[in-house]
Amino acid sequence: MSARIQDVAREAGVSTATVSRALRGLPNVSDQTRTTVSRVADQLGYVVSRSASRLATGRTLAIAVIAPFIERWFFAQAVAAIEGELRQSGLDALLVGLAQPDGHAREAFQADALKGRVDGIVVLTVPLTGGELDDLRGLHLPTVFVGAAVPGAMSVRIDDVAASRVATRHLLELGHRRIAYVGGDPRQPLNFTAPADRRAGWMASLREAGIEPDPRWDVPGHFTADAGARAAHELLALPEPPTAIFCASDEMAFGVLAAARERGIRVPEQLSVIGIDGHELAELVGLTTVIQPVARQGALAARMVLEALRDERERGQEHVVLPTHLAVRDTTSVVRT
Amino acid sequence: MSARIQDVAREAGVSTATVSRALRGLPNVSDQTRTTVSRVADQLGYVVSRSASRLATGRTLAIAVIAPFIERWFFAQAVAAIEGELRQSGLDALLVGLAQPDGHAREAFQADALKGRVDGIVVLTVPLTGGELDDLRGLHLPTVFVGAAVPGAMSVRIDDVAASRVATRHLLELGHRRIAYVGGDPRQPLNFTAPADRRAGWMASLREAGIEPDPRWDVPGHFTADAGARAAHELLALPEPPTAIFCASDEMAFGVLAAARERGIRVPEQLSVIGIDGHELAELVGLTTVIQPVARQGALAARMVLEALRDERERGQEHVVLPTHLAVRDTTSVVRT
DNA sequence: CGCACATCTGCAAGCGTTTGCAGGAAAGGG
DNA sequence: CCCTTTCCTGCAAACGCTTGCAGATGTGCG
Repeated sequence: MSARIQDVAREAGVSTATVSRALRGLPNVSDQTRTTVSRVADQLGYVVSRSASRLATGRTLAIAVIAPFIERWFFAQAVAAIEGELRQSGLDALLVGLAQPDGHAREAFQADALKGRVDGIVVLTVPLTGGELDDLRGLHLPTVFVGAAVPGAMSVRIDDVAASRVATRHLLELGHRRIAYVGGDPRQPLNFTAPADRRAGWMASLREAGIEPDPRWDVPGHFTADAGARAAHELLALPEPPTAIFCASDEMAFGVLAAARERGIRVPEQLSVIGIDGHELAELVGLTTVIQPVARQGALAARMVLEALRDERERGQEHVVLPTHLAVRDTTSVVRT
Repeated sequence: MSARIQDVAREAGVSTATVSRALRGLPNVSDQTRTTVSRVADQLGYVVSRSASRLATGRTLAIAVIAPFIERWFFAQAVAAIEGELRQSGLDALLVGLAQPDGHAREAFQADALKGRVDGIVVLTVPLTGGELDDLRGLHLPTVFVGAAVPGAMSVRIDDVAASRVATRHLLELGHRRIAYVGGDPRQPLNFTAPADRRAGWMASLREAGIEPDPRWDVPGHFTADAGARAAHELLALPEPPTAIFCASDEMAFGVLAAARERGIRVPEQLSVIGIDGHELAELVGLTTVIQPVARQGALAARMVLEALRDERERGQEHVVLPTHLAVRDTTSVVRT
């Protein structure tokens, strides 16, 4: 049906070996031969069979992108950036989502399933169990983690503790003392440290300011707007509600804003709200937030894998930390007295 | 390094052919042999080489998912659903994004690049040119389009005209007469008809109500919140601004809401806003919208490809139209007089 | 003019599966 | 007890490309 390398070889009057070399730009092919071959290949609409060339070389030219969810903002941004980067280098992005149909739990991650199917791996903020992590290492593929520093592998992330401190201190400087934290689910296995780190930053900043955080100010938000709203309702129903809520993601902050509106609580007059992420909509709704470069993290991760693939020798142990910055907008203000 | 079928065969004392058959659950393998083989395979950590099996069978067990963007809400939802569906059937999702680095234009779509690399294709709302479409057909792979009915291929979508009419009529019933439309970029090639259809529904409904739509009420919004906000500013600066704005996507509606707030225009008292999509945040901010089942469209598209792969014979011409429904919330109200 | 050397090309052996065909064993029928 | 069938299993030829090795051709130098 489709042209094979044989056809091109015959038509061009050379051997398949020469066609292969010519088309891939290998040295030791005369210019003339090369042009003839390319012309013929074009003419015949020849495209090398990825399967065959994979089998022959052992390289798959594909990278697995593992994410707990794909539909959520952070992951969609990152995946898009990774895909773009890989495409530019002619590699395929093999998407591996871990979400269960029920949307809550995640599937066990089967490292085996990737065996021989990809040349490298990008892991997006997946809380992997120790066993899964070991299996992953057992693959001996260049792997970079986004959103957490995993020993023995490359990583690119932000400094979650620092980002969290920036947010918390911003609120403190505005005079807030009752500052709540809406974060992830504390029951999740914690190889991925973002939620924990962000909580830690919040706690540390409060304590430095001489405030002992009330346990009731620490509410899970599951990183969704919905859960963020529920968390806010819980907080705002407290006898002595917080004057400020710090959310570990913008999506949760949106939920908090909605809950506040629903309860007739004005932001920022009666309640300050701050997030982390830099969601597009954050700017639109005037949400104060700590912006992190999500697409850049993704793109960089992809590039690091590609790099490692190139220099097989120095399979880097690189750990990159990208900067964040505070964007003060309209949802935070001086505490009312 | 990794175990091959040979190793399993030797260890189990059978031929590679038997191993292959046993592991794939083919008939004509004794139960005993099958269990032995599986045990040995497990023991050795054997995983079939996808590359080899692709080459031998000609099936890639992969489906291409083509999308103009991946990071935008609609596409992220759809991609996630598709990926989940494919994974369940053991197929890979090969992500093909068409966004340029600049984020604006899109790359030309190279159907050739998919030749021999996938068994089927899902195309998400990509405005393909005629040539691209022909190339795609030339691949002779089961293809399903999401978001548009393309002759000669399967499709799953909503009735955009109807959805748009529902939205527009909702506004008309509330007494609005000056109803603006914020939609896509009219310069885009229009094989994908959603923006055009939605505009058409708006126009038709207005005309039925005896209103001739002012051309200035028809503003491009590029399906982003940002552009939506710009569009709103433009509309609200008109000498006789609209009393209602109908946005072809929720994200654009978010932009409109932000613009209104910025200008001190209260919603819904002074301006009604309605969208299309059913974005999670729409519910939170109380945006009235026409909800479409995005994940279901994606999942269904995936299933249709899988189905077509199974029954090679009746490569369906199925065109599925999924229902939408109006969710009246807090951004639309009776027009002020 | 002969030889070493560089440059280009072809041969053929893989890469790890799948699968049509055929052979052997076991089971069932007459 | 022999002959069909049926059930399992193995042989070996694909699948389409890559690549080490060797041969052929051409160039430069002594």
